[in-house]
Amino acid sequence: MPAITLPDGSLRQFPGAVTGTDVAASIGPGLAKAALAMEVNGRLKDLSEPIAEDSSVRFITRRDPEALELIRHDTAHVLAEAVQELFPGTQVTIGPSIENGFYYDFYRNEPFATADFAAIEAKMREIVARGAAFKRSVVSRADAVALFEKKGERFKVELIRDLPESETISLYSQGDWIDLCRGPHMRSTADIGNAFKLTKVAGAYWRGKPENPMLSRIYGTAWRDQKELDAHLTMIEEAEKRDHRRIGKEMNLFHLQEEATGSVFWHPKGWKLYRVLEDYMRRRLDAGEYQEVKTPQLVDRRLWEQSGHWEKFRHAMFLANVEDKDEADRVYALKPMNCPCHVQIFNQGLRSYRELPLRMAEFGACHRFEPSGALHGIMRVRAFTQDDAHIFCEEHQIAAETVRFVALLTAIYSDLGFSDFRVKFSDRPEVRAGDDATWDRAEGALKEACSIAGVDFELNPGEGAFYGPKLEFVLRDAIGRDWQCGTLQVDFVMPERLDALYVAEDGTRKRPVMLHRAILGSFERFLGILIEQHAGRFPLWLAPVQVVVATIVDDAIPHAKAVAEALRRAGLRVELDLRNEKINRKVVDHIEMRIPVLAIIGRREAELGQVVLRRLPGREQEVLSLSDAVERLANEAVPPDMLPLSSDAVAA
RNA sequence: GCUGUUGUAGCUCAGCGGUAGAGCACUCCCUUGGUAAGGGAGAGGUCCAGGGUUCGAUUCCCUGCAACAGCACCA
Repeated sequence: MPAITLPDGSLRQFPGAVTGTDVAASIGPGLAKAALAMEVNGRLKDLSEPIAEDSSVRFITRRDPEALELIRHDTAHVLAEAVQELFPGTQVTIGPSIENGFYYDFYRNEPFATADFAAIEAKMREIVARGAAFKRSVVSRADAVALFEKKGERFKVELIRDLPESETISLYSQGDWIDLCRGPHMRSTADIGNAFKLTKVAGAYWRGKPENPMLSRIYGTAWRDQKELDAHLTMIEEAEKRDHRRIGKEMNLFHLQEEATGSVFWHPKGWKLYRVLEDYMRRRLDAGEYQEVKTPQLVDRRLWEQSGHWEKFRHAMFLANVEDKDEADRVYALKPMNCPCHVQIFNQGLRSYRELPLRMAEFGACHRFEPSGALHGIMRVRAFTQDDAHIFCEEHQIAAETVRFVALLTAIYSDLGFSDFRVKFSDRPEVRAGDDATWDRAEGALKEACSIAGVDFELNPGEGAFYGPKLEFVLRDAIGRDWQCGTLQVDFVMPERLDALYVAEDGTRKRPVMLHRAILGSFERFLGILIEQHAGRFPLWLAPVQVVVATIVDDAIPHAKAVAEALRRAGLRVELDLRNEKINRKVVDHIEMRIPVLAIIGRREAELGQVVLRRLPGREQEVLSLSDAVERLANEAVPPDMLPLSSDAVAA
């Protein structure tokens, strides 16, 4: 006698176990037609699943967010069926729904090519049109293994064997095709619709392990209807226009070339942008009571052995030596990070607890031999500059320093246009330094600090640094990829290894705790994200060229030069466009170059000593006297941390 | 690093077993034009590198390098 509670609070009684289909039908033909699946006591289920006990039930229709996930998962099944029909001998593995779509991993001697997509998609549409019902069945482990062994699906067999004993093993069939799957699914393949598209093919290791065979992964995107699919495809196209690699070229910011794989050649405008950001960061750190230092690029391997980096990361370090006979055995490493060097500075002289917390900052140029496949534009490179700092403090200061750090990071991200970011808490990895008790303390301290700072994080198990747990501050690029930018790491290990000590209040020698922290992460990565975030159209204070002064006729050249000079004297970054081109053309060119302000000088302005200001890419403009124009732009170009009434400035 | 794709003018790309083409950019000339591309002429390429097949290779094959997509990695 199950009683079914519906989302509106209404109650329905049934004489015996009922399926979702029955319940929907009892409510009305509209719902019976629209319901794709249901949520029973908070868990998504097939409509055909019987409900025997009192439950609260919510039906999932195409309008619900859950529908997208169902559509995508079902589409993955259809993809697998299509592939096996078209390419006999292909083995199936797994095919989950993901953000915006789905993928399916296949094992086949020959990988798929995008050229195969048309045929596969056609077959998929055929399967959708057939509209075979998804049928669930529960089988014993032995039967499941036997079934997939018979079909030669060795990956499925492995999956089944590795399922925990408690797990019910369910199979889903659509027509003749059958797959191991937890479900749920919609009613039939017809519910998928036609708004899907295969997007790319790539390799992926079976179960993510490089020692396993490489599978061929087909990615696709799937939506409720064609309109959503089109919107998504348009969005992707738009996002590609914001790609920092493309904008870097278009705005002439930087380039990369073979002879310096993974290192950036900064062009004048890109370097200007870099320096504006660096200057801003330096002011922020000064205000935050950090002490800036500079440490060596080349450091003897002994120091890296002592810190533990040699053992764990030597394969990713650039090594250097010299031909000199006496020095031939000596190996230097280009520093892959700054912490051991900062400890060397800390270790000079005798430190007192009175000096703590001691915040040591460096814009540290680091080199890491990143795997070739990891390189990505300027976001993942082999030569980069961290906005690094190490806070040497006592254990009881961790929480206060974390609060302080999070406040600084939040203010900076907000100034740079990122009001939204995610935080991940990465705890102890399998391979690590330090004993479990130390890790317990470090993780506990960081978690407590988070709760005091009001930081909501998602847990990222096993992803901490080898010396301590870390917070990762994650930003998303134009294409939807996540990048770790800021980080805060609690480290009890490095001070021990590098023998850092201070004299405590009671006169004894103690080990400081080290907090490793970065806000941008690296200038290179952050600038890449920044470019994408603003699509190259930076706020005035950041723009590498803030104003272009453009003439309409040659008679206006002297006044244009005077205007440019006046703006420059007011600290603005100005370029002159005196070309023999029509003003229409100049407007277009500077819109393309993403110049924020165009100052237009014609004969009239030259005669009256005025300036026409036009904010690109807009069409509105205003006529101002030269002094008004200078004053206005100079005020607008003040960096946010230097605004007289900024609340941050007061707080700092 | 692994799987796949790609590499032709400064940029975006077309092309092809018989030593190269477009648009934009560049240079020069005409034009001085008032707010989203004025007109004309010219110059510019060891077709990523090295090997192989071939009478002949930018084109086909192999190797390397780099980039791109994904996976793995990320102190």
